[in-house]
Amino acid sequence: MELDRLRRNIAKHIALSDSEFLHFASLVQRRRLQRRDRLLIPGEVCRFEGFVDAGCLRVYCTDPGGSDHILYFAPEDWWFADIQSFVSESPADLGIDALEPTEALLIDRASKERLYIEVPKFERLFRIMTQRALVALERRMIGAMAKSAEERYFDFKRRYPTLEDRIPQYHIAAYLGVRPECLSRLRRQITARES
Amino acid sequence: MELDRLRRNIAKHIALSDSEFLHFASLVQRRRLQRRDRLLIPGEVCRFEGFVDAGCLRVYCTDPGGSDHILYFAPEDWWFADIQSFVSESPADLGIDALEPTEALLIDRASKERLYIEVPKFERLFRIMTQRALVALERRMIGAMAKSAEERYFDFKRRYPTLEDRIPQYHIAAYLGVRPECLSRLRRQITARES
DNA sequence: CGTCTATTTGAATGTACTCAAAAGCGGTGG
DNA sequence: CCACCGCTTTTGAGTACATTCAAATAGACG
Repeated sequence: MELDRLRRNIAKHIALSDSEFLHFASLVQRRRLQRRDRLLIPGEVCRFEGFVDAGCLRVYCTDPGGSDHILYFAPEDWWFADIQSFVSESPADLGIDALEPTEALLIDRASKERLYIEVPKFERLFRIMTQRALVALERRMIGAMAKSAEERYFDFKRRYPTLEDRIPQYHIAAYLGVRPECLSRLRRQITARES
Repeated sequence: MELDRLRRNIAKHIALSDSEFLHFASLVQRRRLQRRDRLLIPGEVCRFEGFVDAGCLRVYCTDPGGSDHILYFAPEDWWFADIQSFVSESPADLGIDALEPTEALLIDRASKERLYIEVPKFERLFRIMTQRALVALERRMIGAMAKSAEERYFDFKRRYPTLEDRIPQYHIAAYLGVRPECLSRLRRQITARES
């Protein structure tokens, strides 16, 4: 199984020997998804933590009124899970599904716990990765409180440079925290100003 | 030095022997703050990660217009830091200061790294704590996108049950993401509805 | 009591929202 | 090749909610 992208991703955080990486590799499963395929349905238990090898997922929640809100996108090289559900084996609040044909690498909870015991270095890896995710989310949270929809739109483009023309705009709106109509109007204003 | 609260806090996540805890305890410093004392000034490097033994801190950022936005409060039993700054030793975006007379226990970066090496179990502790912080922030982020100011206000009261009458309302507004005038009007509406 | 800070209230403004309809776009089948 | 269909985006009009700015009130502390 080709796992180069995963290996390079891990190498950004910690150094691993071949055998340590292979140990990890033996615990992950590849999962192929078509556009719109659902990897996690809200209410189910999230039995995996995953890494996107190709394609793109959205991690979202649906509010009582039926609107979706996207917590983050997971294009290639991103990790994802409903951590709350994964860790406590409780029903997920979040949903995860594919916005494009996607290949994800999944590890289940028991395997991950075993990994921590057998190769303690992975405890460090996941601590560092979780820390980075927390920092990123803190920035996003501050952006949501302090910035205008337009600034948040530019932040989105900076954060996901390749994504804008790969996915429908209503998903971008669901990430920004505005309605699709509002994003449409914002974009019109921006292009009007530029010309 | 009395460290019971810290010890009980850690015990919620992992089991520690007396000597393991004492090892940790030997690395923390107690810091006493008056109301309005600043623990971290934006632009400085955050040289500590901390735990609140008594009192309350706010962790906030100031936008270009001069308005503050509170990322979270840290009353007794909470951990805090500008992780981004702490980990990378870069200038902090966040500020941290005391809303009440406060006692904080601080550990610096070098001590924490040493701790990870000498007692690897702490790698696990901080992974778990960071994970929990991430889950909490995910919920807050979704709330910011999906909920009304009034619902967020009720969430605040649930999350910090003792805080409402300990701190000025404009700090609560800065946490909710609204102006103080708006929170004032919200509260009036709520009490009007109840009577 | 007076001063400083915090909260409340009012009026006008702005930004995003809802609902509804039209236009654009891509793919399929006649 | 064109007509039609479904889905997405755009546009319009009216509304809701939070904002700004300004002023009045309320509390806390010396």
